[in-house]
Amino acid sequence: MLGDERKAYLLAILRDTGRVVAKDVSRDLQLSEDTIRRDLRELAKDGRLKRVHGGAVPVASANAPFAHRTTLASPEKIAIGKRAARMVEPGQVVFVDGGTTALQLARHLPSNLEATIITHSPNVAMELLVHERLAIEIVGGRLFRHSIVTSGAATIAWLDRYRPDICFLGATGLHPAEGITTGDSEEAEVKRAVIARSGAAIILASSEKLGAVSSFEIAQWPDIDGLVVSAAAFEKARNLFSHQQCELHVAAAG
Amino acid sequence: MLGDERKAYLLAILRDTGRVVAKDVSRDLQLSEDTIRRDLRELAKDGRLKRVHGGAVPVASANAPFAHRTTLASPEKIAIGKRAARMVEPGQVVFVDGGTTALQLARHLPSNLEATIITHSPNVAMELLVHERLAIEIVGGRLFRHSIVTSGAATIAWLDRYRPDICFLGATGLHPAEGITTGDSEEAEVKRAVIARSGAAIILASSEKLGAVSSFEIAQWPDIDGLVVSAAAFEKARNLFSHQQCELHVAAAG
DNA sequence: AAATATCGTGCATAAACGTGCAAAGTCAAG
DNA sequence: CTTGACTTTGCACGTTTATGCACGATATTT
Repeated sequence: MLGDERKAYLLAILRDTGRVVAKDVSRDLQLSEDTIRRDLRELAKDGRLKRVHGGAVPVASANAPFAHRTTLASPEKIAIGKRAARMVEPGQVVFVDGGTTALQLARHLPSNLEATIITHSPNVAMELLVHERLAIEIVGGRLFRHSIVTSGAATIAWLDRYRPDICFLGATGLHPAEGITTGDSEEAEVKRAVIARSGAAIILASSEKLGAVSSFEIAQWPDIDGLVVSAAAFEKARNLFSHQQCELHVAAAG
Repeated sequence: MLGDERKAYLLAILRDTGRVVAKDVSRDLQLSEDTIRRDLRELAKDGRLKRVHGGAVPVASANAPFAHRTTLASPEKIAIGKRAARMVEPGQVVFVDGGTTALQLARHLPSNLEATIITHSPNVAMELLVHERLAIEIVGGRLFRHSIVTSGAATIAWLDRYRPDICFLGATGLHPAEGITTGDSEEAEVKRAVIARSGAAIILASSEKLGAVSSFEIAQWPDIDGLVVSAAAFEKARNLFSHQQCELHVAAAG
């Protein structure tokens, strides 16, 4: 292995895991710790990382991962995710759906929250790993590419093990008369099963879904306890759904 | 061979493998290292590559995504993962463990392979999404932070649904007398259960594990059908395990 | 405060390096 | 075809670089 490759390797580890442990790397690469330490020293001299006892950490620790974390989602979905995250209380057992908005919810949970999160999205599960005190349960089954969640009969059977206090679900259609709908029948069945087993059901509703109808029914309004919408969509949501029982939670303006 | 041809060849190697090792090229082309070094120096002067001790690497930027995919794991683990990926045959049902080496296996499966992959690692599942024709099954349960796999009683119960043709497992200890071991009891139980239900069991063995013993037993040698080791560790593996029934699969030199 | 792990430096060794040079090859003018 | 200028290649040699080890120093943990 060439010297520069080794340094690139060290930086990649640092980027992806947030730290470098000299001993671990020397073992993985089958090189002496001296060599790794020398590399770390040189990289530190170039300001590419910060040398610490035992290895190295990122130099400007806070901002590198932050940039990575916020690129993909729209401001509205981030705002909805943040608002929903505030609704989770310590000690609760919470089901979190897949999808970009639910992912934002996962990202914005308080970092030291003590709770149990159940999800059928490997994506969400990976995101939750940074929260040290969360218990994470993954619902197994066949993984569907399009939405990156497990679905199907096995998933529904597995869901029977859980009785969440609250669930947070995405949906592609929210209509006053037609209720809550989505575009995939398997996913609809899973969401249905989750709602049936949850103490409360909250729908994460980005603005383009309001008033829309998709092909497969998830639930009717009486089954739903809350809706999280962005500040910009609040008026529209109130007009459409004010006569339903379900509570409107408004996200702070983005 | 003309000088320009040789330079084109060097650049091609650099493009395809991300590196040029002067000694290797001189051997392959049956030329003196001096000639190769001269070429590399000239190419470096033209800014076509970056000269380093031992050979050359690409000139800084440009290849960020490629770097991301290959640098995080050590060359040895990549090599083992590649070798193991070749052992998967179309139509098979395959269990893939968590861990960095198994992740490399997932990455190096043929992109159009038609097969079913079962895994308890959300990490591996996410990685497999790029392979369009794979069916992916996630084994649910409590997610363990340290190794990023689901484990525990629920996971083992869930495993009972599957009868894989073959499973690929990591382990932290492989010892002639003590068998296959790992450092966490829950994980050991899961691996045990997987082996019991699989037609064949293959262990992905990076070199530092050979001859080591960890605290929790996964299996004894008769339960194991194959071992994948790197070329560099082949001798050691043969000396330690040659009298076991299990087959040694050697990864191409990295 | 003791024990342990990690660190940095100096040193030895082997590999890789660059330079000068000569042999072999190439090319064009004579 | 010959000659001489020029290029390419490999070798010899002294130099530089990379790496691992030893050892005392320093940091971290118990």
